[in-house]
Amino acid sequence: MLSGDIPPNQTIYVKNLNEKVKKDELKRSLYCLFSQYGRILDIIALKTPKLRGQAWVCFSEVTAASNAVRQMQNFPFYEKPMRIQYAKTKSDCIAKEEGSFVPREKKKKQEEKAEKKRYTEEPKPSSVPNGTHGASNGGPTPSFRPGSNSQEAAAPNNILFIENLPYETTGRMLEMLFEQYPGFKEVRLIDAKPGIAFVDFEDDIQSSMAMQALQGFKITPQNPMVINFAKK
DNA sequence: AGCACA
Repeated sequence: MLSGDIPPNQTIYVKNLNEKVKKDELKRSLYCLFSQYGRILDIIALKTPKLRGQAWVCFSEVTAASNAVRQMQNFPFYEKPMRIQYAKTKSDCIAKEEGSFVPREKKKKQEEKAEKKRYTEEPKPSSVPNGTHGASNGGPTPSFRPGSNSQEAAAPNNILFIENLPYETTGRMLEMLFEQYPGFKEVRLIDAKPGIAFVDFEDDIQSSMAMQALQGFKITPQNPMVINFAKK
């Protein structure tokens, strides 16, 4: 059985997270790791007994969530394989964006159960007045990956691939930028190919942090650097 | 294992 039959959701539910990691660090790392799939609207992580070891990552697009569920499934994160599913319900931040948010009243456990059966199918908010559905005609939905115009995102790993560097970039310049992030090992310039570089980190979490921090960094005004994981 | 919105 694959992970339950939960319908696609803009928010992913991540579990089996390392409970020793502090909440803010966890959120930052999750942000770094998952922002390669799309824009992240919010990340919820609580350390209460019931909720520790779990997190919700809200994307602006369902397709981003879908890619994240597939590609990051079992990704070793703080020594534990992440287990990822779609969230079961709509996140507040999503509801707020689409204007359907109603603050829940605090409920005593009893009425929680009674309330389960309340709503049947909502008759589908008629967002499109008539006719032309935007992209629902079965064709492949082009998914836009920020910061990359290459075809497939490489799986997260400890090596970053940097593009769009000005020709005059030196190894020392890149070192100064990247060495401020934990886990930095070395910069590798390719003599035969000016404009690109590889940067090695100890592990994929640390490389992710640096990628997130330096994505789009401009060494010259014309050259926002484009950072991706190196292809294996 | 555990589905919330501090």
